[in-house]
Amino acid sequence: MASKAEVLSWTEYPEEFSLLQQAHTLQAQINSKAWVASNSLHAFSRRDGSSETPGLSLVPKLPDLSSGIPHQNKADTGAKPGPQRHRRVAANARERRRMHGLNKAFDELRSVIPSLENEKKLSKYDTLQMAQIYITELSELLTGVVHQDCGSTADKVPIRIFRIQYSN
DNA sequence: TAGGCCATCTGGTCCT
DNA sequence: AGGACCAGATGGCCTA
Repeated sequence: MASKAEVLSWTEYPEEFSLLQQAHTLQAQINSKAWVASNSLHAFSRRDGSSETPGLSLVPKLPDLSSGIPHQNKADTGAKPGPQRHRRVAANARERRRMHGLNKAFDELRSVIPSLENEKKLSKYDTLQMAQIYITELSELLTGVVHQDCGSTADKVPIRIFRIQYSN
């Protein structure tokens, strides 16, 4: 049975304590159903607040590929002749696409993790940690539902938050 | 201005 | 052989 102790012992590093605190806020949101309101794409915004649509935050800062010249990075080992250079450029494009896919997945994950309005967009690391915490909390909740379902106090369990989410 | 976070490039390795 | 995946390096942007 996933216990509170398990959640509390999850963090190995002191600096992650703030995350833990967020997690408790998160749990409070779950219990108060308040998270439903913030559970959407608009719940997070770019740090600069300039991106109105989360998806658009994925728009890459494009290097000047029109000239076939990669943006200046590292030691410029890219000074290769024709075919090799072309393959490198193609590989770069694939890698960019891959990373965009990964970032899209992160955004989708963020969108289902409850967060406070006006809160800074979660970093990738924080997103993973919060997702882990969230899943643990939901599992506990589910365990509670199952247990209490056998009793007569099932209506005290916030089943509604699941119904609300499913109906979205 | 330092530090955090991120996007991108790059070369290496693994897989199909 | 070519694509996917990965990790290191680098530079830009933002915030405290």
